[in-house]
Amino acid sequence: MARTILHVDMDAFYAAVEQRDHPAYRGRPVVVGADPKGGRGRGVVAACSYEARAAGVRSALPISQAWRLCPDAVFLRPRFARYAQVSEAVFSVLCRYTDRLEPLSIDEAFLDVTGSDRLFGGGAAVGRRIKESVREELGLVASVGVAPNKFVAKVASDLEKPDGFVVVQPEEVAAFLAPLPLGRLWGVGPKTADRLMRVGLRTIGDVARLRPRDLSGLLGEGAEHLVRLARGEDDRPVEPGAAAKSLGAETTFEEDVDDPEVVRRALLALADRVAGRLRRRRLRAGGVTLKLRDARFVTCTRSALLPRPTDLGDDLYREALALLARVPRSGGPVRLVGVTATRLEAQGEGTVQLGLFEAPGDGRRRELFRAVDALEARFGAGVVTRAALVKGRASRG
DNA sequence: TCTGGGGTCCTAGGACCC
DNA sequence: TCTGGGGTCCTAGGACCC
Repeated sequence: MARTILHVDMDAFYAAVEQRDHPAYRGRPVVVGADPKGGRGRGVVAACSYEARAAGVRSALPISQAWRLCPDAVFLRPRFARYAQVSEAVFSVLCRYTDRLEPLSIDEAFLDVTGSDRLFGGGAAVGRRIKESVREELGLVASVGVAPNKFVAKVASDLEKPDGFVVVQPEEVAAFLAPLPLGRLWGVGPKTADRLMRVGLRTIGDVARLRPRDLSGLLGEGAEHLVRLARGEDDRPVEPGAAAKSLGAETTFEEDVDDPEVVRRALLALADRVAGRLRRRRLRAGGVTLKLRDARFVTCTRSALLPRPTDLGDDLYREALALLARVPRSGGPVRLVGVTATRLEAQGEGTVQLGLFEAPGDGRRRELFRAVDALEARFGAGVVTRAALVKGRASRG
């Protein structure tokens, strides 16, 4: 039976939330991202309003370039906690129409509304209602695509942004996709698009005409999947998000760092942040990955398994330090460090004989961290800091 | 000219086991 | 001295997405 899938995608989400929360920003170019620091800031644009896009600003553009392109813009640091709140409000609108809802990111979701004809008047009617509710109740604009499957719905929602509303009937799918550029295919980024262009392919229709084996030399196992997408065939179900597989934090220094002590301190802070998020989500990590990027922008990762799963910053930090010793240091100063917890397991899972695997002192350390978590929940992140992270601390910390 | 931070998935090569 | 074919797990890097 034919399905009806909606893809709902908020327009310029972070910037739109800022404009809604601050009437003075409405109608003005708004750029959410790194601090531009008068054009010398490090980092990129996370999101920008359509007024800023008119000046050539795009997400992922270096913030210094955004500054040059649009010096009159309102430059804002992201308020992720706020966006998460508004996101919840958006999702509570979406789940009025179906429980077959799959969040794709903070501001995007798939809905399977197959069989909604009697209750809501069909997929297009649901899409229109969602756009209305989001605008009237939340003061925000969503683009919606309606199609027989996920891929086509996603392409459709993107096609007429902002305030887009595109419905693709099953019999229209092939003609809808054929003229679109290769980059619209899910999973085809700049590199893959280049390779496909080099063998003379330009549009999704060009790929749809091929046999998978014509592409397997170029793309390996992915060829079959890609050709099917190009033909508008996508039977992946809409399902609630899978459990997280990794959870990490990373930071780019304002200036590249030579001092190993500064790198170690950053690692400790990152390990604590990751561990706090693990505890909040009742997860433990079975492995750790350390990431280092040098001044030349060359990135190196090293990973290891932990002796036993943990949600404690000390444990993540200790392993990260051991990994740091394995990083070849030829690239000079450090630009970025990151710590990622991997092999996540839900607490209680695989820990039946917990006591046997706990190290002496783990219980008391966990109590301490729980107390810190509670203080942070009440007074805000950073209210409690390790002595080792306090600037100008005594040298023996 | 400069390139964030959060993720997922795939690939290739090596270790290891049968 | 020469030497198989799977299969699985692990690591590091890279492409891609938002």
